[in-house]
Amino acid sequence: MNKNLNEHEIFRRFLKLEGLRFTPERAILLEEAFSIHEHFEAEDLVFSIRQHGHRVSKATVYRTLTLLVQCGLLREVIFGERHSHYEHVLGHKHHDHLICLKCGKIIEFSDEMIERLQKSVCGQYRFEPVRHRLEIVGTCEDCARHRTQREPECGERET
Amino acid sequence: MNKNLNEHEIFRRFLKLEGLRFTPERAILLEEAFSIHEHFEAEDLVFSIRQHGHRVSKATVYRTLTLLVQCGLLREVIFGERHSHYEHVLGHKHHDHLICLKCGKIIEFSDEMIERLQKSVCGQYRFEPVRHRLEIVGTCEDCARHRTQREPECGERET
DNA sequence: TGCTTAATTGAAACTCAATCTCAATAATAT
DNA sequence: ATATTATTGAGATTGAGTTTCAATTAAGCA
Repeated sequence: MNKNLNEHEIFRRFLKLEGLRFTPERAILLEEAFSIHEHFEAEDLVFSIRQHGHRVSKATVYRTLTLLVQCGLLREVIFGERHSHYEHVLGHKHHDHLICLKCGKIIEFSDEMIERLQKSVCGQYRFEPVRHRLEIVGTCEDCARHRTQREPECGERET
Repeated sequence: MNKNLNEHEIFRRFLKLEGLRFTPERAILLEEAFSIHEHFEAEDLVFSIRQHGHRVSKATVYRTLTLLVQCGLLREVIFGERHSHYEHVLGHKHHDHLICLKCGKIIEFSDEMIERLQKSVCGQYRFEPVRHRLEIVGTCEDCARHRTQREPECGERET
């Protein structure tokens, strides 16, 4: 819970550096964004803010998410859908995602060797990497198993 | 130019298999999609169809792009923007992308070892991969060089 | 060749995330 | 306390992509 101090600090420092202001709305958003511990979307945030009895406009939510990404507290991860998904950066080492097409499950993994090879590719092209994203889409173990055991029902969904 | 025969064949075969029809509109779209040799967006396609004196509705363009992806002729590559980009699959081995933030340049690369490590990660999680996408975003050689030579102009952004 | 049937098309309406506008408000430096 | 300037929210707007539905047409078959 007191890790919050860090995010708070980082955000305030960033804002000051950019000549921006620390407003109550930004405080609420910071708090909410870091009380969700999975991937989340802008609309999730709007919803959970409401649930906690606060109210921040959609415009401000989007504007603030941009700032939180800029200052490195959040990372934008796009899973093929047409809207953004976010995840925490602070205290989480970089990782990539396996995304199941059937059930939507997201498995995080990190592989030191892949990271190193990416750096080496960048070196070859004298490319200065800022961020990267590796997504592998397919079928997770559970869904693959179910498929061989019974015919998938029409219109079936799992979670 | 006669590689066209292949795409044509593959598409027709796919359509028949699915009980779908080969219409003039789909023929036009197939032709146009394969006469663009870089990454393209749906709107690029609409535009180049017009330029060639044809006319296909937006709805049909989107519907057909979906089919071309389904039958494996096109791959959807999303570069952080909120709309899709496509590229040819036939005759191009799988590759990934370095994307320059400054100038938008896209460098294609392929790395056998990274591919192999990805398979191994999938193996660890008993995950059946269908497709994957690796994007590295950063600064290309040219843009990095320019940056050290002159002051960034007003309105230019850094990170 | 013509008939039948179900897929296809296009125009326009719609969706939905995200952005923009602008007048009213309020956080900071002095 | 005041002046300055960033910020907010409501609502309008954008723009990619999808849906609807009546009219059209491809393709298998007689």
